[in-house]
Amino acid sequence: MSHTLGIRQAQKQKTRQALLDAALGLLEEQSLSSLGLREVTRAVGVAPTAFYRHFRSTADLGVALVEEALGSLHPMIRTTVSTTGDHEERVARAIDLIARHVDGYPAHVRFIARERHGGVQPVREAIRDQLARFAQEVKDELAKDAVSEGWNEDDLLMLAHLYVDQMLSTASLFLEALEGPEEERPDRTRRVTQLATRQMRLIGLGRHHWLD
Amino acid sequence: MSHTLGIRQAQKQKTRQALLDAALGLLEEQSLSSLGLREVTRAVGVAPTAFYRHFRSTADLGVALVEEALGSLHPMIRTTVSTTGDHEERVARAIDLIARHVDGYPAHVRFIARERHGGVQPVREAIRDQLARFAQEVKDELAKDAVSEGWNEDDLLMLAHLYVDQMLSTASLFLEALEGPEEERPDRTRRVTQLATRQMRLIGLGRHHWLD
DNA sequence: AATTCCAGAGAACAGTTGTTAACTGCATGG
DNA sequence: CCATGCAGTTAACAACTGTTCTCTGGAATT
Repeated sequence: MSHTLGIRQAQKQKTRQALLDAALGLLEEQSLSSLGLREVTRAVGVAPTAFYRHFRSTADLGVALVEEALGSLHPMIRTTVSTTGDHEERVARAIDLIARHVDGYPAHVRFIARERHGGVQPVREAIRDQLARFAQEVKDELAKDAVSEGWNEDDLLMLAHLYVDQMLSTASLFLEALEGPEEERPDRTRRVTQLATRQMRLIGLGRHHWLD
Repeated sequence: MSHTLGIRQAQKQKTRQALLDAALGLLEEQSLSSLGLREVTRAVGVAPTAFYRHFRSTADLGVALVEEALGSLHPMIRTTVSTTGDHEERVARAIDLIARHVDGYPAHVRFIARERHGGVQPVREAIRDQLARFAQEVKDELAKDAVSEGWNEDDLLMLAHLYVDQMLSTASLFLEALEGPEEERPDRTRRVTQLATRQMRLIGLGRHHWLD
């Protein structure tokens, strides 16, 4: 289906990606609303004006970063939530997945946590939309579960949002665990895993007794 | 105990407060890391250099804002969590308190939500410390409850953190409900109240069955 | 082979930024 | 009452910002 890109288009996408990567790097130590267009182009090694060939503004670039950070995560979410096994096992798997993702893409996770309530409206909205999609998908998977028998739609979505928030909160904690002295890093990571596991377990308990 | 301030000190504190207020206003549409010192002084109507008489940098000002936003909240938290009545009543009261606080100090709440994961390290740390104090206090109050019989310290703190996160998440939702057309505002607020109530109820259920 | 297209370069713009130094005037303490 | 302290002013600095216009070289189209 997808036509092979010409030399031209390929080169364009390459610089575009370079801009995105450079921006993500710069955003580790500042917020999007303070990210300058020249700063980004300087990091890539292109002229400032080249920026406009790809993005209208840094806000526009931010929206693209949201897509890059969360867009490809949907299938992963679906399969993780829907996997079989007892509750305790599923919790452990989900948390392990989060830990691996944070470890593999720390800058993406930091960006989302930072800009979710950040100073750039279009980016906030893009993140909100993506998280709402996650919640919908989690809801759909939860609905298939036997435990959800007799639940109404509102309550399922309520629980899904709780899970999504909890996942994000956990991801943010794993991120913090990556900072600081490397020696105690495994220790901090283990502590976060333990905390998150118990919190998920408690929410799961609430879920089981919801219809009492 | 507190000596009455001279004309001089009083005037100083007045401009200091003016700087804080102006900054808080400007921060509704941007992040701290993009807040310029000149921007703030211009809004107040003083010379840029006057800024240095009060703060070393905008990051320093940010830390002061954290204290202003969260410092006075501790007694409120304690009394709210510890009030008597059945669980459902207490949940309703807590959420009502959050709603009122967001309504009364929206800029403070926005600032905390924004800078909790923002681009300025000292500010992040200041917020983290304050939230850790909240969690400790919530834990202390939870411990007094009869339901907490047999709980160990770690689990109590784990639950306290869950409550604190949930409160912040709810506050952020109330904040979003304030935006947009004024007509549907009560409707959006009601929806948030309902969602938060059910989530708190579910967590409460998990709490009751923790020791099963 | 000739023409069009367009990603990126280059230069220039007016406006902004943080920080410095030396100052002024008034409240304060001796 | 006089000398000191210090909040806030003024002026100037080099460096930086986003945006515009013009230009260029090579890929794409005809």
